[in-house]
Amino acid sequence: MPESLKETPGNTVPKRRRDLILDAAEAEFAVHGFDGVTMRQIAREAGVDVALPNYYYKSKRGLFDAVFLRRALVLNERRATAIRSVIAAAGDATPGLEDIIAAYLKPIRDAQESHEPGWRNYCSLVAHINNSRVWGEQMMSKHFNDFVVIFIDALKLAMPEADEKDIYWGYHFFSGALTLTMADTGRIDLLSDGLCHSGDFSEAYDRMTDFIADGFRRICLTAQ
Amino acid sequence: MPESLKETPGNTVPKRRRDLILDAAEAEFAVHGFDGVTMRQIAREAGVDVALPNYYYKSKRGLFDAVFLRRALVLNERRATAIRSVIAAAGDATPGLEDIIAAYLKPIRDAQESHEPGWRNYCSLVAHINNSRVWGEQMMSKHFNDFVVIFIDALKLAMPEADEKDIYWGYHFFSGALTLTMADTGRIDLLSDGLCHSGDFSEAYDRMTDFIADGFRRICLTAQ
DNA sequence: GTCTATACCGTGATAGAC
DNA sequence: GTCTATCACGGTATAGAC
Repeated sequence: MPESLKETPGNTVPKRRRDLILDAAEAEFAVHGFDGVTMRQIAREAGVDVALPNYYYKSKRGLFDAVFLRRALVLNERRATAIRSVIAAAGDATPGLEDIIAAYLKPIRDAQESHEPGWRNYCSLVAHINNSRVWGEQMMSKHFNDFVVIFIDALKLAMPEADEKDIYWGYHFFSGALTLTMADTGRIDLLSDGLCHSGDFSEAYDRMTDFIADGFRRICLTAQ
Repeated sequence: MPESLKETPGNTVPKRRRDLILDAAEAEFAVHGFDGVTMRQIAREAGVDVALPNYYYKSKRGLFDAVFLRRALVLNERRATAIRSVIAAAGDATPGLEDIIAAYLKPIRDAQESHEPGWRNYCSLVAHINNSRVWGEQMMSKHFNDFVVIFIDALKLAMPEADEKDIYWGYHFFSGALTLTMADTGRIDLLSDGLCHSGDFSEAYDRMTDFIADGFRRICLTAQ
């Protein structure tokens, strides 16, 4: 835990302004996207002067990148570790498809379940970016592809007979399903009239793992 | 009759400015979202004066709603018809899961395959909206839910033993996978190094139907 | 009914005082 | 490191000319 977050007995150490700005920007970008937010809003939300965001992050775009990168690095590392450990545990055997998918999902699930608003906001932000023509390429491909390659390779291990093309398409569907879950829009709540809750992550992720695994099996392991 | 509506000798009717604005707005909103677009850009793109979009559509928001509604009504009607005809064809038998999913997808697939830029842009726009906390509720729930209820009921017919909750979660994953396909971001092209193309809709939708059907079966028809 | 000129305000960013 | 003042630009929307 960084020094700035530690509680000292009696009184709390105030967060550095730099981080306050980053947190405020994350929350605003998550809801409204890059263009829907102004530097003035961010400054107001962070309780700092209008000029400070520019001072610390050079530009609005610089701030956006900083928000995105902060947690992308953490997420990629956690997911890569989780997947490698599943493969290591399988040894010479074929790793289980559900295990690999669950490993991919676990760090995101933990992040959302932590109820730390920063992580929830971040997940929404990624959902925005992943569905955007302009940002998808610049941000997702640039910062997530290295990790995704690890995941694709793991899928190939789990389904050695599969055609590569089918694996990529399966990943595409998986990515879409996950992205909407990360967006946490509350739409399933309205649609199901309260029966399901988009904030109920254990319900979502348990089902997603099974749903996606059998989806993959269908298109990768069945003769068409 | 205004001059702009008269047939010219060469048989082409020039589009009315009103529609030019709507088309230009659709294209811009699809790429950049509501906040990423300015009325000036739209006017420039449409080749009209900056003030005309406001004259015809009251406000930026009015224009956005008009763009969204124009094709939502068409899409909902086509999809409802397609699903009802699958159910009618099944008669007293249980309708096939793949058939219902394919009926849901067919009108969207046709729209994207038509290569009419208006429809492709519209699909991207819906992808934006569906993954947004602010717009999802206002637009998706308001204008698509009536149709989605028809689809959910069809799923219940196809899987009479299923738990309702599982059906809603399955729909959520389906919706996410479809949304990313509609977004048409080109990410799968980069990821697969050219092996797959996000614009190759027959590849996408054929696989999606099977993938989603077996996903539903897994979470709805298997004892957990 | 159609369109243009323009009003008026908020934007991102910076220079320079403290 | 922080804040004030200010810039040039572009934002939406409207009043009034055609």
